[in-house]
Amino acid sequence: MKKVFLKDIAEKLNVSKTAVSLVLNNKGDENKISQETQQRIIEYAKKHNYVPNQLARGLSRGKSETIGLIIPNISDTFYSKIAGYVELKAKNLGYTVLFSSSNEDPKKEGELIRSMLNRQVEGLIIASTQQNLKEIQSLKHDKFPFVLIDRHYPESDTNYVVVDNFNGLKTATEHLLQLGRRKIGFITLKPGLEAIKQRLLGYQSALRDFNIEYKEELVKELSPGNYENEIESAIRELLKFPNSVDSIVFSTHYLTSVGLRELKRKNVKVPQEVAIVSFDELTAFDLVDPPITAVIQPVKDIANTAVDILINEIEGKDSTMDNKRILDSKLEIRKSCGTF
Amino acid sequence: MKKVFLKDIAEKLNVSKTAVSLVLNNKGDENKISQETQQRIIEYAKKHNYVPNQLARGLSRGKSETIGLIIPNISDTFYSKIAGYVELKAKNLGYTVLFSSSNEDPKKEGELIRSMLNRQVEGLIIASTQQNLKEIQSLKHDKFPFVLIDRHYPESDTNYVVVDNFNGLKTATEHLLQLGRRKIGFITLKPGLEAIKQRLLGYQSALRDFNIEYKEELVKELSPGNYENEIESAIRELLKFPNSVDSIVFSTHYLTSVGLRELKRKNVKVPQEVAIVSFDELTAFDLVDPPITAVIQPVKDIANTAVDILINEIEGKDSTMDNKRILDSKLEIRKSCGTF
DNA sequence: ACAATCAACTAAACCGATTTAGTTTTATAA
DNA sequence: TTATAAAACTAAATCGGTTTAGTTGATTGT
Repeated sequence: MKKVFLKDIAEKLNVSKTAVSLVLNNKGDENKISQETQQRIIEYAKKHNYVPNQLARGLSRGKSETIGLIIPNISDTFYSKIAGYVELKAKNLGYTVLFSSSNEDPKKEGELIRSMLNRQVEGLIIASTQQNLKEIQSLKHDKFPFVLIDRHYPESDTNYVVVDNFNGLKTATEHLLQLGRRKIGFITLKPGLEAIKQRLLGYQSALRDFNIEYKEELVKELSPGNYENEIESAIRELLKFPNSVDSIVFSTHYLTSVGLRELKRKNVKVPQEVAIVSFDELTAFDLVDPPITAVIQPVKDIANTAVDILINEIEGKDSTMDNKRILDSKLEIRKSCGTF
Repeated sequence: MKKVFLKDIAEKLNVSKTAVSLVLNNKGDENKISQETQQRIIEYAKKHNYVPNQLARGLSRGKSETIGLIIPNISDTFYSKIAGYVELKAKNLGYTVLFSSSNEDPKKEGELIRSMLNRQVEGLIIASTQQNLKEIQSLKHDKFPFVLIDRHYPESDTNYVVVDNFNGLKTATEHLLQLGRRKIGFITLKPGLEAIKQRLLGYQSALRDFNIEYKEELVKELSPGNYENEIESAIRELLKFPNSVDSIVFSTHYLTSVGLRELKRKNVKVPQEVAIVSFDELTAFDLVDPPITAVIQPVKDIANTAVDILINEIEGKDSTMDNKRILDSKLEIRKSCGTF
């Protein structure tokens, strides 16, 4: 069964390509194609399993019913879940989504943006490396529809959907404080991402509220690409006698994983000697020994909201929609901090 | 900075679109465009940041430098990792990848295949629902390049890259047997997927080798979409006095997760009362209480091999390449089965 | 001295749609 | 009766590239 094209249908039915195109795009009525002709076209198309070539269609309309999703890394659960929900929601609204991972490389991110524009995507959802302000502003300048998720450029006025990182981490830290922990370490990433900065601020703010002095040596900032090698010394230093930390807040799920692994290797009792809390989680965190108390991000909500905002902007429907959203996270208390 | 098109370059430089196109596609030499003209074109293009419209290019060449990846669910770690590696490898070879999730729905899978074909993908990597034999055979018939991964149709002669499910599960079961367990439950999915069938066969084969009678009531087959609700009764029945099982093999990482969760809820001691092994794993399985012994799948290898085979077929280079691969998995022994 | 060859291009068709600006035929209004 | 409008179409341009089949002018061979 070979491919059928518009032309084929037109020739077989002795009508013009125009008629066929109009009818199959539901513009038959408004263009006064007779019911009878419409029927013939639709039937023939269905019978021969006609589907329009999206490249041709996209080219000629300058549209593609496609949106792009650029994330740091599709392998990371957080982003893969986002991707899953974005795909679902977008598909429901009639859009295909084109994914790509930047691998935290700003240059690659730039290339991806351009490559997606070439492919005529109609809008972008970007979890940016946050080092492409220029590119982002040029999108903005061109009035190209896009939404930043997870990470945004606070200095630029754009649409975004992010989690309240500040309060998320503040809540996590407060939880430890309320349980009587006073020497709280913080293992996070080297700053650069606004989200990471906010998390540090949240940590500091919680300490301040409890009148606890902020000590720089309790904060370990690891490199995104090398944290697995750096975790050992970070933990070792936090545990250094006589000022060993009695708890650690981890800034991402993977830092929590490697951190806990390291604590176990060092035979540190969690939560008795050191309590831990994680910002963001992994599927099995409730099964871990001990089950890890974590700040849960509203992944589905982030994805759905982003798609809503984006499509709304593409289709220009509701101009009153709020295009900057800070979503709440939720502290899921398990056992890694002990109990009262 | 507005977009530059081929035409613009041609006009500015007083050459034909043909010349520009040829030069920018590295066909300048073979078409005897003078070095000087080539230089001018390349410089101008670079300076003005020209990038060809992929839709137009794809349309006119009937190609797109794009391959499609159809998986059941991008949110599942296993597939998201596959996706990550496929993307990486494909990009290295000059291809973009278009992902889509079928959500285990054969109808949707069919639509995705067609939708990807419309988008002129040059090849497909499919982790099929395995209920689209017709569609697959029609791809085969049209000599359209594709590779099945993770799940394949044994009745159809196609390219595939799968894991040795039989031996993977057999090894897992043997491990329990070697540790003295004799009443081994198996929690798996309702058959339908070849991979799932193979796992059951592996389980049975291990029992046979140890001269242990296969009992149907020790095998619980849950529904892919409803296992979370079915797990309770499955576990309850396996634990039923006086024939309680002394160990359980789980057929997928998510069954392991819900299963272990349920065992904990029932206060069953793992591994003392019931040892467990998982086929496939989750990032935090080594941190779980107890760390879960799991059959690890060579995710990266699956992805790379699939891309290699596919691109080789698309570009028709090495006709001797082995296009059917069964990769080995590896048993990672942790503590969920106890020790000798 | 003249055909053949070659270097260095280009015009125009084409990919498969969409869409604009008509055209033809019939019905209606003045 | 004639202009006007409406119904039911269609030809051809267009989207932005690629590619085939030439063209032109200079060089070479005999």
